[in-house]
Amino acid sequence: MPNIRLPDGSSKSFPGPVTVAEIGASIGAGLARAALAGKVNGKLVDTSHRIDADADVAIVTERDPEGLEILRHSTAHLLAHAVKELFPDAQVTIGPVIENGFYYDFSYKRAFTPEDLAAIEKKMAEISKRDLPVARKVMPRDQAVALFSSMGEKYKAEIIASIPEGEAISLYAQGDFIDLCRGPHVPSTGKLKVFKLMRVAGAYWRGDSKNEMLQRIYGTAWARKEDQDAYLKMLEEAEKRDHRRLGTQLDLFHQQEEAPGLVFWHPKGWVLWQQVEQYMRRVYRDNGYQEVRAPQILDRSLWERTGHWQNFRESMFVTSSENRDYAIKPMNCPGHILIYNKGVRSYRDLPLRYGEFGSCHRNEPSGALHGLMRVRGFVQDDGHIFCTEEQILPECVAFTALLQKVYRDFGFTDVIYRIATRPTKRIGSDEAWEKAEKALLKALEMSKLTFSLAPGEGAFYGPKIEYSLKDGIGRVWQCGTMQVDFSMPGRLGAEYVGGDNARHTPVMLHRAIIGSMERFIGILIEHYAGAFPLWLAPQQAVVMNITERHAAYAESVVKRLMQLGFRAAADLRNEKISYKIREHSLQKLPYQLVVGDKEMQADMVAVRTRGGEDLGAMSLDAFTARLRSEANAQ
RNA sequence: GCCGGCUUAGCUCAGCUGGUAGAGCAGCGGCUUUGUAAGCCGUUGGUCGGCGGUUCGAAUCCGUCAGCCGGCACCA
Repeated sequence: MPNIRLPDGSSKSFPGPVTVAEIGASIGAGLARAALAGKVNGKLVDTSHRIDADADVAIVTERDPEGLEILRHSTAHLLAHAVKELFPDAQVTIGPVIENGFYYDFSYKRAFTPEDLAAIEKKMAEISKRDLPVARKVMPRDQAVALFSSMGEKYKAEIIASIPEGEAISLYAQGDFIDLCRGPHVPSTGKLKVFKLMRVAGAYWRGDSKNEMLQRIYGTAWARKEDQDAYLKMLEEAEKRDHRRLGTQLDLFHQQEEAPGLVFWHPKGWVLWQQVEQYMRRVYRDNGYQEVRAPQILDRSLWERTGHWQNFRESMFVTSSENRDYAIKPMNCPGHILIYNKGVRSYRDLPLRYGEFGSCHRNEPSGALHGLMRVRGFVQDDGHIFCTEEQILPECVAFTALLQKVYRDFGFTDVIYRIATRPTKRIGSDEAWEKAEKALLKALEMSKLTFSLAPGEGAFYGPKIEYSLKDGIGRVWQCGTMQVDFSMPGRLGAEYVGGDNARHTPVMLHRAIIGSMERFIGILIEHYAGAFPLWLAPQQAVVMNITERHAAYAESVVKRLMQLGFRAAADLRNEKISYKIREHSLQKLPYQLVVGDKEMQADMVAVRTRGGEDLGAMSLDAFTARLRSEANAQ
């Protein structure tokens, strides 16, 4: 006589064991139809799950977040089912739910083509229409291994074989298709109506580049058609603000074949760059950093001492001259230590903070390059803090606060924190790693932040905090970093004289806020969709004349604006004003000033904002006051 | 680096199964002197990513190299 408590607080008694589906039906026909799964005492189960004792039960529908996940997961199975029907000798592997959809990896003798994708999608719709019941079966592990081996599914058999012996394995069957899965799944394929296959791509078996490459099919799935349409629309919008596309449209930068992974900054892009750089220079200055500049090319022997030659060789560009080998610097830290080493340092000098807009080159794998986001030559807002062990904590706490302020100034409020710990390929003693990892942990705890751990993802010389920001359309970018390094200063002989008059090795903190200038500007472009806030905009205002007789006045307005430090230019072309407005609107200029007879006579400007708002005529003083307050709002 | 796709004028893109290239915008010339998102007419411009091959003939088919795009692996 199970007594079932429902989410609304009511209870229902049943004469005997009852399934989730039956509970749904007892409440109403609509709910029974909508039921995708159940939640029994907080655990997700199939609608066919039988309950024989008192329990809290909720019917999961597409309105629940879990319901959507189940829909997507079942759609991944639907995809695998369709592929097996069309390509019986393809082997299935795994098919998890991801953000906005799912994927499924197959092993097949050739790659799937876009035409295959269309056919598979059609077959999926067909199987959905058949409305096949999805049935859960449980069998002992060894029996499951044998079953999948006999079906020729060697990947699946391998997955099951890695599950501890003696555990029961759940399988799901729909029609002739059977797959290993923890579940739960929708009760029948007919529930899967809104989905779309997005793309095919290669992916390594078990995520290891030493393994064979599988064929991955990505798809998206939703509860309602409108949701999917909205998602596809969002993707289109994201494409429109792609920094590579806007970089061309707004004439900010370009890249070309002769310099893969490198950037040609055009005049407007370079103005944007300088706004960011000068801002960061003030950040250095106002927070106790001294700006320095180290050489680009350093002798091999130095890189051997730092460990780069042994640990970072494949990422370095090397060159040679007169029987000496050199590497173009991939990092700025050694240079800063060499500067530190010139002169005797006292404990009274610590913490000593150096900052550099350090130009680095790394020979990234060709497949990793991606516009400004992943390049081979980049500039870091790179700082190194030489300090004592006791100073690590306060420095990390202060840095985190500083980073938050900088991100806010650029318009990013959402920051994600991760601590990356020791990797297998590393230098330094385990005790040193232990201390360093502890310090980072404590710093974030003191800053009262929630963070996650990334085991094994630290740099080879030390663990790090990774600071990521979320942009305007929800994408996450890692930019900032704070790395504790107990090794490098010792390797390069850095020391300071302590209060005990003895020599000690300082700890070095590697830190960056925006990370790579290139990447950060790419993020800014996409975050603002090219419509930069006034203080960043390459050009802040354009002055347009109505006809030739206003040209001289327009130029005088531009001159006055520029003398006040604003970035303005005149557009005196022989075109209609609406034509000019259109062009500058597409260029996303913050302000467009129109000058004709009325304005000229009154020494005014007619102001139009980027949003298309007509602010009417005003004096230049009134306009520049507006600019000034807006530019300082940052 | 790996898997797949793509590469045609400054930009965005047509060009079916092979018969030596086309549009819009931009540019240039002229007309127009213009009041808040495209005025009119004319016109220049490409050894179709590079190299090789098949063919009477290649932007189109094949091979190869490069770059880019989407993933994977790697990473600021």
